[in-house]
Amino acid sequence: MLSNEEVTADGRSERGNFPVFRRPLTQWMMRITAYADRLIDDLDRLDWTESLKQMQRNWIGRSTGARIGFSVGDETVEVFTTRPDTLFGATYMVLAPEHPLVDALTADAWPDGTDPRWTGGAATPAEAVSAYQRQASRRSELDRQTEGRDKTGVWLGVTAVNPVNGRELPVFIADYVLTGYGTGAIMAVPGEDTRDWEFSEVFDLPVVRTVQPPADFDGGAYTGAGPMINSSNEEISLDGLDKATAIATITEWLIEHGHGEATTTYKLRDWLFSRQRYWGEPFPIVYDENGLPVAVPESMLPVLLPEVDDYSPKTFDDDDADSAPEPPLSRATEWTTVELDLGDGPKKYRRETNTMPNWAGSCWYYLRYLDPSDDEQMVDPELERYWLGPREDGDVGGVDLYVGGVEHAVLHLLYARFWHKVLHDLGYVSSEEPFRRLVNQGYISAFAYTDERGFYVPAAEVVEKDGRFFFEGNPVNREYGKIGKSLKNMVTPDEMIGAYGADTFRVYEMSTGPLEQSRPWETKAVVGSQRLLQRIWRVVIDEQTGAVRATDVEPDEDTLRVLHRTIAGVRDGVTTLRFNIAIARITELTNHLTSVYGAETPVPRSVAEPLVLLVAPLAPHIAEEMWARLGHDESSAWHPFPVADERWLVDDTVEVAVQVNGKVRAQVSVPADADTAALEAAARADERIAGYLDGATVRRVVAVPGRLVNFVLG
RNA sequence: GCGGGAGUGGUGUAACGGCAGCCACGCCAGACUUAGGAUCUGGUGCCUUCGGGCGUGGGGGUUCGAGUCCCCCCUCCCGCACCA
Repeated sequence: MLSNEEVTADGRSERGNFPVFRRPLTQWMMRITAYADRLIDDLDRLDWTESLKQMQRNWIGRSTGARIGFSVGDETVEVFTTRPDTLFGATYMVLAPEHPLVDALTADAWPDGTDPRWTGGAATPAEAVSAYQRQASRRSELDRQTEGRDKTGVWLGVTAVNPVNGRELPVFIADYVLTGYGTGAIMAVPGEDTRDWEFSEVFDLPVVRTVQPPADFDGGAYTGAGPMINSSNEEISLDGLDKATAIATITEWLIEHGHGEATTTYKLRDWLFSRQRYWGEPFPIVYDENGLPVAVPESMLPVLLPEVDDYSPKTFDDDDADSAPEPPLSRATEWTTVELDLGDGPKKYRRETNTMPNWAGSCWYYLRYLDPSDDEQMVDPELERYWLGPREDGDVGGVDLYVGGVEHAVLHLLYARFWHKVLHDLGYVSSEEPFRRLVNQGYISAFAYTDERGFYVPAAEVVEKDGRFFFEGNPVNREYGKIGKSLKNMVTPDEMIGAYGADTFRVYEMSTGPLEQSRPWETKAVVGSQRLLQRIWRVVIDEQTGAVRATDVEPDEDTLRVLHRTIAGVRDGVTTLRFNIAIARITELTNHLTSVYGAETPVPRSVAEPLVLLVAPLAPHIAEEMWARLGHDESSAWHPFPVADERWLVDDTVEVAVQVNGKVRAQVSVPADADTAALEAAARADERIAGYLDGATVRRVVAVPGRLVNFVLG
């Protein structure tokens, strides 16, 4: 049993990639749809990436439009449309094959002269309908994709009446109308809808344009903007109006005449919350002798899982679409049958045997982290306010920074927002959102290689020669993709930690690029990070003796400048989550120290200690070891992180570029605080620049202190 | 099709609108070594007549100045996809 969000585009399970079948069952659902508007609207108040917000918006799929009733015989069929303005262009109507009114509407016989394309070759409408329904139900999501989008359908043998102009509209069923969205029925407007146009081509249905296409338009359906045409009856005319005005006008008319109403629909479905697994929170629900559910009272909570011999869920063949799912708990009969006094005396009850999905825990664990040992309440409200509460009016609150993969976009990240809002509404939390700021880390991917037959070969055994790649002497093609067994490009953290250590592994992963970016793993490049850590070690510790090399000598000014620039750079890199920048700055400092203080010269302690502290968040193990050897009893984590001294961030003199017409022609050295006049004077004094300016008209001089001088010649 | 993101050396990447390529991998050379897949030093965008010229996917624009801002196009990646 899975929720919609857990089913992939190919109709398989997100975890395990098993085939998924649809079956009607009675299950517990969460009314997430009641929160659809707030889940969309509050996205604007979150510090999340635009793409992730957009994924949630699309998944919730809010559309505003109108519900319109069409009479078909004695029945009224409601359709949903986002384009009520095109109502005059409706020329037929389509119901989903599973629409509940289909049987009631279907005519007894085809009228004389029925187009053979409309009957599906059946003798009667009822036969055509049942044959088509059977065919549609067999078509899985995957089939629909692979079979393309050729429009199919059959006529019910009846017509509906367009309320706005009395036009008779033939009523079809077709699988391009989905039963789960809107009302499961549409008014078809081939003139302004691409899918309706395609259907009208197959079934030879009339087209009435109601939006004037541009003069040079020669396509089918016109979905762009333009003035309304062909849209009037005795009471109302939309002709000449723009889309927004036309929608407002016709909607008002429909309401006035009782033909419809303005409405909003969502793609989001309610959330199926029952699973047939042992390992999950049991529902605090029992069923009485009439089979009606009763909530277990708070005094009897929590309901704990029973000890069982067999935890495994019942397994089925991959192609077994008919078996009923069977929860493992249903076999624990001594647990499922209980006698409880729920207020009206002891009675026998049967426990709910489904369990909750993993999301039940991930939806609130971050709240529990605030108050993990509290056995009275989920979280102390004061602690929640302190850590997650809103900081000013309109602030949604939530966790300061949440780092996670984008694969949770419409799963965990949507579910947790929903739960959090429910908890907020119930008064348990002051924050309106669980995660104030969200950063998606990129995937680490890797190169993979295929031989000439197209089979993947073990990436670790491929060798490069002159820019080409070989496996066992044979040339192979290089591809790029997710790390995994199927591409034979697996690299496990354990292997890397075994070969290089956990610190090197961390530093390498952080140094290859920005956190948010996906980037390739390259095992041969890991040595770079290992060399860096080894160089840092040798700066602080004598490799031969293990003694500390740092002494109380004074660093030279140059070293102080590099140190403080490094501190500023690392702070910047760490706070902006660009760890690659922090590591580059640390590398610069290390390279500087290696070249200035060779193997023999003692390194100033006042430089070595900040270096170790800067390294500590990135490579904690080696940093702690160095910190201890430097004579500290406590972890470096308790020591304040270094702060850059402004004094050493500015140079006395700076090199500025001198440009002539935007091209760099010279470098001049000037005092760091030289003003524009001094800059220009220094630039003019340069021999080369003087040569360029000689005899030329200087039209303009742009001097930016500390940066450059640009002479614009006329 | 719709939505989101990205194109910079051989590679991963870096650059408040101000000297394109920090740092690293790789490669080249040298030093030290019995040895090197160790360490250290130097070099490494392309072209060059050695003056310099050209370079951030392509084309235009704004600006004294554009990888960065604006417009058009191309390519790639990700998400959704018959959602009325």
